Amino acid sequence: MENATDSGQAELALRDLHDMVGVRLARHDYRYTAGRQRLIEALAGAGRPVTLTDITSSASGLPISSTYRNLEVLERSGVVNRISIGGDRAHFELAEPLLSHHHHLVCVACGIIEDIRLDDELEELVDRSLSEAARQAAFTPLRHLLDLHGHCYRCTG
Amino acid sequence: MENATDSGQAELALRDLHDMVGVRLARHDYRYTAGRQRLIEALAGAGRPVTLTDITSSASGLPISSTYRNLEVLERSGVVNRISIGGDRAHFELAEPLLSHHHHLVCVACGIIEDIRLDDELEELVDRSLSEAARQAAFTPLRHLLDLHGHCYRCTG
DNA sequence: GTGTGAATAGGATTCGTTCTCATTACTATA
DNA sequence: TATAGTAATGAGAACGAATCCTATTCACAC
Repeated sequence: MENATDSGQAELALRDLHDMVGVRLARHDYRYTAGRQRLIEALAGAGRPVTLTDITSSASGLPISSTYRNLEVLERSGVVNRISIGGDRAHFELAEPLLSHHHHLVCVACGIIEDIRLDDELEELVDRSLSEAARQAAFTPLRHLLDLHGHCYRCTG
Repeated sequence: MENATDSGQAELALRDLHDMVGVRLARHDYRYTAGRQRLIEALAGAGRPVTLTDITSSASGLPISSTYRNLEVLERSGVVNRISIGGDRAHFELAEPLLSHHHHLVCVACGIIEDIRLDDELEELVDRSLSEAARQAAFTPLRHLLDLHGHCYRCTG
């Protein structure tokens, strides 16, 4: 049963999300402080990858330096992914186990990023092909990245 | 018949390359100056996507500001692609018609980027799937991006 | 409560990138 | 050829995202 009603977000109840993040942080000897919880809620609430400015300038009121630091902590704990595509600023989103595997539509005009899902067959095919290419280059695969660059409906024309 | 003997580079004789670049620049009312020719040769000689520092600190002796500006001119003329993955610095490479369609292995440790080729069948499959997803999101596709993140043989272990 | 180390937050710093502007090199028209 | 007129150059200043520094605050253990 699909659940694409809510822009791919809110796949987990907020409480479950906090529980999972807490466990992952604890596993790395990090505390799940109030600021980190607010950061997670900002990320979960966005429903798409966001920039640091998106987070700090929103109602969250989170300070810049702490947010950078906490994003790094969350990234090291496998809770957050940093996305370097889409222009000059980095985007951040919840990582794979908390958000189902997906890819991105990147608007080359305004830099906005949206999530898309592809079918599993294609995912496997891509993985196999890339792994083979990696093997030939003595490269140890970590994850693939499959994005579409173009213009969002706002920037078309 | 494959031509992977030379790190995917040198698919064109240098003269042909210069001719093609010259035509593309002229099409946009840009001149193909000596500095731009040296920049193209640096890009072609690298055989993989390079950073601005790679270019300016090499034997080329090209000045920073001119190189940034000329990379922009070349990008606008469809001669150069800017790659935003691979950490904090942007990478640059010759664009599609001058370099055959390919993808990248990105080392998450040292940031180096190498080129790989995938078979055409997969490329088509990926394009079709992404186009369908784009259609649903009212997104106008430009090009897809399919990269593998991992560790290069130098950074493994 | 008291102590210890993690976490915070504001400001300063770093560094890749862009901008400014005076100078130089082309190109086109007399 | 001269002569504008315009593009291109290059050195340094400016900008801004990201990181570093440091004094303060917080959370948990004894």
